[in-house]
Amino acid sequence: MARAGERTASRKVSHPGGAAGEDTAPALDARKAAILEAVVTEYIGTAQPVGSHHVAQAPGVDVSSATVRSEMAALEHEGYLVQPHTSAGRIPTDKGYRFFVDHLATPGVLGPAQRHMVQRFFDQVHGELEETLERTSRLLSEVTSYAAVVVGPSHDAATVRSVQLVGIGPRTALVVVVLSDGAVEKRFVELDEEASSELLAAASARLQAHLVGRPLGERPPFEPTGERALDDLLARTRVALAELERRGEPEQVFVGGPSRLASAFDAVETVRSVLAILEQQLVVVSLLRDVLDRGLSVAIGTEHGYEPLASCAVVVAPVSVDGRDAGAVGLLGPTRMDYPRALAAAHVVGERLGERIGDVLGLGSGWHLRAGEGLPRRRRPARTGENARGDE
Amino acid sequence: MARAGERTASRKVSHPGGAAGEDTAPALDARKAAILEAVVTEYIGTAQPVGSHHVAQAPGVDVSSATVRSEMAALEHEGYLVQPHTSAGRIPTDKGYRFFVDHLATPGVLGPAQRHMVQRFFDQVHGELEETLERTSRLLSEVTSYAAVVVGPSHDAATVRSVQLVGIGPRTALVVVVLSDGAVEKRFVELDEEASSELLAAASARLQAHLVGRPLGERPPFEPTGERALDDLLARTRVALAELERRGEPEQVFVGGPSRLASAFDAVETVRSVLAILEQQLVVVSLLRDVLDRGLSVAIGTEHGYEPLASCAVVVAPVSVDGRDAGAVGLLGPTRMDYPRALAAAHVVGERLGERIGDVLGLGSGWHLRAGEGLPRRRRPARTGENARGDE
DNA sequence: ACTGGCACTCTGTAGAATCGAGTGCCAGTA
DNA sequence: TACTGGCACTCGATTCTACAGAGTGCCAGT
Repeated sequence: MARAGERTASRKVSHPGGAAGEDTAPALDARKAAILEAVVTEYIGTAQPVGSHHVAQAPGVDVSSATVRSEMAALEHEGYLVQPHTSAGRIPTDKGYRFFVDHLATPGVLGPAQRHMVQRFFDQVHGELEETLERTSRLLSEVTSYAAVVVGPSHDAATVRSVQLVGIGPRTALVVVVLSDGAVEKRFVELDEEASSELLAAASARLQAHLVGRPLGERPPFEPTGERALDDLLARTRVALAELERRGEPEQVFVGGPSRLASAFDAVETVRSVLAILEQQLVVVSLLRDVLDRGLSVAIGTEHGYEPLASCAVVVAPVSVDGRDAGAVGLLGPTRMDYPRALAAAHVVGERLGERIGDVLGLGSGWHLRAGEGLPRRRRPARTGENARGDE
Repeated sequence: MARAGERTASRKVSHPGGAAGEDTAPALDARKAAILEAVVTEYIGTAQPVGSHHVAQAPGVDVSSATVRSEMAALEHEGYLVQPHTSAGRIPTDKGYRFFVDHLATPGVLGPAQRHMVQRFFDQVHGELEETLERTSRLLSEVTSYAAVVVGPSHDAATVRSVQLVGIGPRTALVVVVLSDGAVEKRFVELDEEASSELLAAASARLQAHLVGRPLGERPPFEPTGERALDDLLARTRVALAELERRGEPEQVFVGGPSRLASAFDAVETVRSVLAILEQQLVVVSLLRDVLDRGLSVAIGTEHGYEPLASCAVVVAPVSVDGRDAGAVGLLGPTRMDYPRALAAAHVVGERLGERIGDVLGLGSGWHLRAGEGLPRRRRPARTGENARGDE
């Protein structure tokens, strides 16, 4: 708790207007900042090391290449830039990107085409939650051309709305649970002997009476009915529900457009390991969760603790309904990614998705969200462009 | 050699667009076959062009490298091999691979480790169908180190076992349909005004009466009850069900281990396009379906019509329960893939998966499968090794 | 405090030389 | 006739050199 708070605070300090303090993370002077910005934007665009000459021509840098060189040397010394080799241009480090997104990035704007895509998507999408989430992940990936991740609302605090036992095979029934957030869980219950539909109905009624209104985690034992078959069925169902809860992911994840990562890196091995990460849904969820919990909207390189993703950056935006956590959307790309656009896209899609979920589920009523410390809701540091330019 | 000729004939049937004219293709004599086999196996192992010297040392080829060279030249002329460039070894063509799997491949055997993995997996897996399918795709991918695809039973012929309306938000209900094969479909129904739980219950009862026992596609209209609210609710639900059926994929697909494809090709662009294909579940399903329908268990290169997969091979095995189609499992890898192992793995996993599904659903009763021309069930041509060796 | 200029370093490319794997062909042999 | 050993040849891969170009660091000059 304290840790997270301090993290957040220290981050905030580095924002304009924040306390100057003893902050090791340094305010670069305006010129250095302008140079860094030029390097980052150029490198994001071209993926080529950037030389002093290019930078000297960049708008906002009105000095000669020689001066730029000495400033770049200083920036390298301070860890914002690196040279792949002597006599190549320079490349931003993770620290450089970090400074860029925190202080330099102008609030990204989506192109009209993308904006339109998002608009149309949310106008037209309707129907089922899972499908919506899945299609949203595709949308986000298309709009940004990075891999997108959409995490649905966690339903570990949702309560049971309905429980039902449905006979499937002669010795198999299906227990179907509908939760208050619209999620449906199901699991087979295997039986010793054939169960009549009356028995199933009786069991369903009892389950309904016992469980509706409680979270799935609460499963008070049934008192014996005296009827052996019924007691047995109820006991088995209870076990099935327990397993359901035990194994089930508390939230759904959808990954859109992972193939776009293939072209993002040159080393095949990198591609492979990043894709392998994306296959592990649990990891993906906790990755996004971690980043959000730290109050960040961007994690660059090794800032999240997952080594295989060291050459990736993650952009996250929360999804909230009525001010409460209802999941997250994220983007995964190379560290050299277009942060302004990615942030803008994640932000708007996250917001619209929240609205959409709210619409469907009916704001504020009967809609149980994860109990928890409402999101930090850190304001993205956006309007900071004049830091780098202006006064000079 | 008449035997080989007959094999060829049967192959022609299964391979429409193939040989121009009447059977330019080939009974290869025993020695050519042995050489082709040596090239294929060597190339599968090393991914390097194979020279005459290596082949001459292969077991079953008891001639000098010079003779091998002339035979290889002939095989190249006939289209079984190619040279990447003069003075490199040779590589099998798709046609070469095809001959190999049809006539030369000895029945593949899994390693003990893999066999054990499969064994343990099916001993231990239980619970829910979707989860089982998903985990099966992972298993198959791990066992073979290719990307795996598992297609679940199609439930377009399943009948409705239960329909229920559950209130979620003030203006939202969820219609939950349980099908006879254990699948659960759901969709939101949006309401004009708040619906009481009595109303929902009444509607559920009517839905149940009307729809249970019929396939989802059949939705007879409801006769008016006189109660406006109820009629309205039923009408809306009917629309929701229609949309549910319209958009829903008739079967579920799970792709396991797509990241393994990254290392399978050297060209990044190839990786990207293959992954992009795998993201389109509909395409994946119809790919497997096509291959199976043509009575094949392997499709190499362009044999399936999907150009982006021209450098891939697909291995498919049907999943059947009680003799009826219950889906398929498949493997996707480079054309230079280890066909014997892949076939063995797909075969055994498909079979075990079928048994598993059968176990859970209760063989033969209440279990509605896709009505259709029970699978061709073509026997894999396996025990043909002596064709290539033996008599000499 | 900045700038122009210069020497230097390093990559990438192009060309030449070399190596070697592998082929095709041919003459010789069982 | 069917195979083999041998030989000349081809062509990719590797190495080396040379060189151009991009970029830097530094310094002297304004």
